[in-house]
Amino acid sequence: MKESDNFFDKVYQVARLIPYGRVTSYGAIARYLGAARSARMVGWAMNNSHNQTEEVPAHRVVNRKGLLTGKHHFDGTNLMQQLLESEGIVVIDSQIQDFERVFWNPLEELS
DNA sequence: ATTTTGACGACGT
DNA sequence: GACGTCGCCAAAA
Repeated sequence: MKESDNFFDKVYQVARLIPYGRVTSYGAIARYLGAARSARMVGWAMNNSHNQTEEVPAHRVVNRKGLLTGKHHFDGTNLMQQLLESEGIVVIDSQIQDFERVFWNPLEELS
């Protein structure tokens, strides 16, 4: 276990705070952590999320377009989309519909 | 140690 | 709005 994972750890924390039926973007989380231009690290953190003891709803994290770019990293090809749909989010062809409507901004919600 | 890559995003053209 | 480039930083090759 490392302490330097502080950044990653924060990412996991915020990710777990995403409410049911809502989604957020990598960049939004990155900005919330003060690493506005390190959105890639958030994604990298998600890749490591399997390392975390606690479950991380990575399926609720998409890119800023609302596109399920990381769906390939899940067990199945359409598992991520199914998870979102089961939460009431409409997803068509890996694209979240009414994205701004279900978008959850930690900067606003968490202040 | 150096280069390439990557679950992104902002900006320029 | 599509496409290209840069920035950011960590891990894998």
